[in-house]
Order: sequence, then C-alpha cells, then structure tokens
Amino acid sequence: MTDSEKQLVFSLLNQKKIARKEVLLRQGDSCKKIYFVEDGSLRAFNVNNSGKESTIMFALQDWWITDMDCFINQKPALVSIEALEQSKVMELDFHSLQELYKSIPKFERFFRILFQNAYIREQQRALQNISFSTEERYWKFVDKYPAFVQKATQKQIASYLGVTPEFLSSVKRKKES
Amino acid sequence: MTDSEKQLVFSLLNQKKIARKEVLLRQGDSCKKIYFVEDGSLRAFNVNNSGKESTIMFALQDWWITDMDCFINQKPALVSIEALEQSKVMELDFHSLQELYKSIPKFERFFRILFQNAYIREQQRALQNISFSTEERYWKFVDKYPAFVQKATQKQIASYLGVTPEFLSSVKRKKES
DNA sequence: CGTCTATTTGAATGTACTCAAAAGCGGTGG
DNA sequence: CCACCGCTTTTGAGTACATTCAAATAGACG
Repeated sequence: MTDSEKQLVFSLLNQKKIARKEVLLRQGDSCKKIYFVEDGSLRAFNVNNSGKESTIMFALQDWWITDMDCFINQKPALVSIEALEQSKVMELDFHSLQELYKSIPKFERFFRILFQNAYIREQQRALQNISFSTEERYWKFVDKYPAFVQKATQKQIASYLGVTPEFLSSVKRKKES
Repeated sequence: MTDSEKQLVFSLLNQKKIARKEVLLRQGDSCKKIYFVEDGSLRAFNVNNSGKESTIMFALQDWWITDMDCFINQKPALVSIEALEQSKVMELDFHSLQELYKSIPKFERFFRILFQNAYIREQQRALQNISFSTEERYWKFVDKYPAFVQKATQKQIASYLGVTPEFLSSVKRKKES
C-alpha cells in the first residue's frame, strides 16, 4: 500500500478498548461495524427461544468478527459478541468499508480472500460436526485451538460443540481412565 | 461487462453435460475446477473412515460448487461431487479464474460477494444445526429447499441433516399423527 | 418383469440431556 | 488477607433422543 492509502485506512479505523465480558453487539440489534481483533479474544453467541446458548465462533488476535448477515444485509443480529478478556479491537463501519472498496481496489481482493478462507473454515467445521463424534470433535478442538481452551470456559466450549457442559465434563473424565 | 470481456469469460468456460450419478470430483483427488450449475442439481458428500456418508451441500441451478479448500489451496478433496439428475455445468479452472481476476477486476468483486454470501449461509447453517432439534431442522429444510426434497433421496437428506435414514423416517411419521 | 436399492417398522442399545446436589474456584469487600 | 458469594465444574440417577440391526414393503430402473 502507498502512504496515502495507509492514511485513508487508518482514518477510517477506530481503536476501541473493551473490558472482559463487555458486549460489542447485542443479539437483535442492528450492527454497523466489523471488528478486527488487535489483542485479546472475543466470542459470538446466540440464545434461542428456549434459552439455549450456542457459541457460533471465537476470535483471537488478527481475526475479523461480526454478524455478517447483519453487517452486510442489515438484518437484525442473530448473535451477541462479547470479550473473553480485556481486548483491543479496531472497528470499521459499513460505509467506510464501501469507501475502501472504491478507493483502494486491492481491498476487494483482500476481503475476497478473507471471505474465501472464512467459507472454507465453515465448510470444514460443518463436515467435522456431522462426521465425527463429540469426543473426537472436542479433542480436535483442543488440538487446533489451544488458546481458546485456555481463555473460554468449559460451558462456552460446550456450547460451541453443541453439547451440555455436563456432557463435556464426562467426555474429559473418560480420557483420564 | 464489455463485449471483449464477455468474450474472454466465455473462452475460459467449458460447458459439460453430465448424467445422473456421474461423478465430477472424487474424494481424495486434486480438483482444479469450480462448477457453475446451468441446469440440474448436484451434491457434495464425504465418506469418513468408518464408512459414514455425509452430504455437505446441495447445488441447484445458478449455484457454484466445488471443494474450495482443494480448489484454492491444492488440498486433496474432502468430498465427492455427483449429479442428482442429468445436468449441465460450466467448468472454470483455477488458472483461468486467476486470469479473470487479473483482466477483469470486476470479478474480484463478484467473487468477493459470492464468498461473502456463501460464508453467511454457512454461518446460518451452523447456527441452525446447533440450536434446533432434528425435527425442526428437517421441516425448515423442506420449507427452504423444496427442490432438494424432490430431487434428493431421503437417505441423502438424512446425511445432510446428520441423522440416519431410519430416524428421519420416524420424524416424518410423527407429523402424520 | 425382475432386481436392486430406498424406505418403513420395531426392538434393543447407546449417546446425550435434564435435574439436582456437591465441590471447586475466583473475585470482591470488609 | 481471608471469608464469603456467585458461578463453573463435577457427579450421578433417571429420561429422552437417536442409532444399530434385522426384516418386511415399496419403488425405481434397466
């Protein structure tokens, strides 16, 4: 990127510090921003009409996170986003992103690749969820995302895997023996 | 698009007719092509090491389909792709796509939006899978994709929902009474 | 028409959930 | 600095959801 391009980018980004458990987006609200995690970690979760909480994604340093359908298509947010620990994020709003696409075509490419990778990850997750047992999925998760295991509670991980915390507890116990 | 752009696009696409049950991509192979469904319908499925078959996605007219990780990152295919009925597809290979990105920047945008939508769909599917019961998921599926219900077998739909055909059968029976 | 595969049905089994209670742990205020 | 409070995790018993296996029936295709 040229210097003037960098300047434009930074003028559109807004740094924000957030405390542990602070909420960036509340389910049902509209969301105008996408977040880049500079430091710390976040999670996105949904609460369905029976009160069941499901973690949809975690985000670590250098990840982007938002409710895409909400951000892109102005739908009400299906998830809330909260910090797992004290974190720093850069926020970029929808109109600024359009501005970037227009002024710096490179960004089309950048986000094309970003979405491409996000899609690939989701496809793999779908495949894993459907074709492996809970036990296999948990140990693969531990293996792939040790940072999340450290930062998230068991309850949150259980809700990411789609099982109850009680059941996840028994999966871990099984490993011991 | 200008006429010369259109000409370039068509020169890179290759039309292909395929019979019912014909396989476009075999799990484990490398895949150099992405397919656009002009007519008919396809499905992508994985067979895991215990022999369990899972349908990862269906594709109707106007959808794009391939194993993305394989296509983009040269990984061995995790899925096979086969036709549910006699179909017509356009195939575009990886290098031709790079050529398109380079010659017609509009295509960066086009595929950025394509991947964006694909990602949003996958996120929604993940959420639905985790937060609804099999019964709810089946009836939502019937409602959202009536064409697939018509074209795919029960067994294939069961494998998309992640349940056995026997169980899906009992879900349907329940509705009757 | 016959064959092969898909679907249905039911019984027995296993996987995961609910509920309740106990134990562990972390943060906060006195 | 420690005692307490609230929340997370563990444990277990009872229940519900989903699978496996086997057999009967129905459908689809050559």
